[in-house]
Amino acid sequence: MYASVIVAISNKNVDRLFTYKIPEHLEDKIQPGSRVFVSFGPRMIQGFVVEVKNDTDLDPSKIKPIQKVMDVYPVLTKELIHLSKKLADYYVERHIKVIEAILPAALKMKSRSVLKLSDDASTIARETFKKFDDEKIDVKLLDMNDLKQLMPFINSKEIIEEKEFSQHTKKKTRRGIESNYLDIKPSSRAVKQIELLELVEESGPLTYEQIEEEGYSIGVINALVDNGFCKKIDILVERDPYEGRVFYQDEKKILTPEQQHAFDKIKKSIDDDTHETFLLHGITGSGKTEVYLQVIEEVLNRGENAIMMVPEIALTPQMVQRFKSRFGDDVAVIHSMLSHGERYDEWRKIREGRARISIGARSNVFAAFQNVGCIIIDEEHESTYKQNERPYYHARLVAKWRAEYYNCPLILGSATPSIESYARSEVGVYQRLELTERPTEQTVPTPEIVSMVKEREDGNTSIISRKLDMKIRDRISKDEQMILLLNRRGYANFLVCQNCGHVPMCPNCDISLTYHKSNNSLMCHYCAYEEPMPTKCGACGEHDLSLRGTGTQKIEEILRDTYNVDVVRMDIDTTRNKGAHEKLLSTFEKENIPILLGTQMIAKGLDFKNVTLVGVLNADTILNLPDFRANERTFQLLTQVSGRAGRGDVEGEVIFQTYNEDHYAIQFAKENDYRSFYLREMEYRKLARYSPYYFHVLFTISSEYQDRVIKAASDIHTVIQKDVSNRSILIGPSPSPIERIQNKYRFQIILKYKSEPELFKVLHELDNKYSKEYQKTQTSLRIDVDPEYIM
DNA sequence: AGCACGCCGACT
DNA sequence: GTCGGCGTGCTC
Repeated sequence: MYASVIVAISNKNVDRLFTYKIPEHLEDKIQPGSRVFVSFGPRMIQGFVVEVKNDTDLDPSKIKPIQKVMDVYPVLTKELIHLSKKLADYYVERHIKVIEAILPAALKMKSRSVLKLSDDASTIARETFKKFDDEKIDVKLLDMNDLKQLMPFINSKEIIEEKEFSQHTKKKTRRGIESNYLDIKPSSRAVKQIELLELVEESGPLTYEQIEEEGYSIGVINALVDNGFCKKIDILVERDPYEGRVFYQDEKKILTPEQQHAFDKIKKSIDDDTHETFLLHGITGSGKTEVYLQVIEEVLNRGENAIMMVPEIALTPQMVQRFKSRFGDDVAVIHSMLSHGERYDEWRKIREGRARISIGARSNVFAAFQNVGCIIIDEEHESTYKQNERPYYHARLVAKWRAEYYNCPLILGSATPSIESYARSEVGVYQRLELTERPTEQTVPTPEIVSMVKEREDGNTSIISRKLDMKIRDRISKDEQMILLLNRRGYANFLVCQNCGHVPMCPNCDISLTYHKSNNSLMCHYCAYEEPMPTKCGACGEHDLSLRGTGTQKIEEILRDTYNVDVVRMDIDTTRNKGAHEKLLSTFEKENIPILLGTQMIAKGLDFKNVTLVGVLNADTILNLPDFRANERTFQLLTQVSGRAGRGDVEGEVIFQTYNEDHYAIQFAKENDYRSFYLREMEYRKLARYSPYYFHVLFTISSEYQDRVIKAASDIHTVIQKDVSNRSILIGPSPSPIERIQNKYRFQIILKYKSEPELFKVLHELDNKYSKEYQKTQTSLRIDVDPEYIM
């Protein structure tokens, strides 16, 4: 028997199958999906079996045997192997890179070099070696002097270097005890010991923590062990990221007629075992989650598993809580803030069938279930579903492929669907289900637009309009809460010299520096560059520096000073630490802080009953970005954030401050009219020949040397031009909107096409060529298929 | 990715 | 003549 193996080396040259002999003693252990250990050239590496076959046409003398199998169960299912190949082809990626994205990082192998004595080492070699260690020396602990001493023996092969491999993450254990199941009992006077012994015999091994929780001291444990009734053992424990939190029982709710209709349609697809994609278009607060929950219950009843996708799990603790309280321990939670170990534990729960639902962000789309019964993507329009580093996959497409494979429904839910998904529901590729009303009595607030142009004309230069100011004061006096959104972090956007107009720029990127008050420094938001706040202009030397543009830090200060109230600020700078989101949100809710101020991360999913006012301080920040989805993102953001108001008994109010009051994205957001926005946006997309009328590929060429970038970009343009039909459109090469980031010049080419059957072959050839080119000229090519951002 | 192989310039 | 630069090719 032979195995086709993908080796764990991310390089274009080895991105293919290698054939290994399966030794007889491993035949029943090696299956497609097994993680194995093989000799490759001069070293030992990890690999993944993708196929097991009876024969090969390779020269038998070239074939080496598989050394080891790493796991009892294969880590990949047949479906995931197939999926990984398909993804590698589509996104122009190396097969191993996709496999590594599918598996938890803990399964990657970490190796270290150690030195050992060879059997025929001389006495002097042995003596030198023993100065460091008796058995083996870790190379990374040696300094140059140590190496100098050992080098002669390494050269004479008396001391040999070996690679040692260890799994990235150890299974986590806790100290605990297990009963020895003796026939005799502790003395009748030792009441506590008898009780605890009974407990341990009844429930199996217990950890010290568990025992202490039950009210027995360490003394009792030690007594049982000392008297021989129990023995100390290490107990495997799962790392529970939600440890110590209480979940309230969540009751199943009665569906509204609209929800019931949506549920019935989806149930039919489940019952018929057919794949269908549903677009669940429901206004904010229309109860999409309840539909998801009941669909999942249906799937579980059939003995199948459910994958629940959310945009950013740290932002949706309320959703996780609802799932945990409805389904309890059947839920595995996967997201980027987990440690490698925690993530590995959740992955094992899924792979070994101990979890039946997995809820998580983007990478959760790879949940290793054997029988997927439905995949749900909440807020399907969110751009976080597209990974913006390699591999550049979009979770929605991956979900579609997996749902097709399992003949199960894919449910895309959103109040503001992506233009692409809505367009597919218009032509019947997706089945659209509408939820137009809220199950509670709450009405959807109608936003008001305040023109900041007019505000300036009337002499108000503040970032807060007179109307918003009035409403803020009103809420504070009534002890109600509000959410204010400003999509710009930092203190001031940039610094300008009033004398000569000089603006301090990042030395590594073509972008102005942002002032951060907390550390009184200028920072670049594109690289880690930071410099102290200057006291005079770097160009003319005058002391006439002025801060322009307002970020969340400054607003926070203004709000505190003007209204004399507490403010909770939420942006990347305040939420960098684990658990910070939840902490800030619960402070806001429990301490009834009047104002929650934040960037776009506060627009999604929050549900606070006492919030009666939502203010968008500048609705134009995204609108002005040079990206064809800027209108769509503005509309989505405004609609989403409006939905945060009026979730309780009191009706909510929403204010949009803008310099573009006539823009259709803002107008339709105000009117809460998704469909009109969609139709208007489609006209623009058609005219400008953008998605969904065309597919896109974004090529970004970057290098430290400007001339090399220009040369490479023009070469790439020529190659693509030659290979695509004349129905496709090539834009560029042109400098990227931010031409230089981290000292690298960037040029881009955008390909728009409708149908190019040969395209992917060309893309792989280009990728191939430029991965070699990179070694020669430090010029790299990034190919982003279906880009989410064209900037 | 790493490593051997091999082909040209600067030395003992 | 030989040491060593790094371009090229190969790994089942």
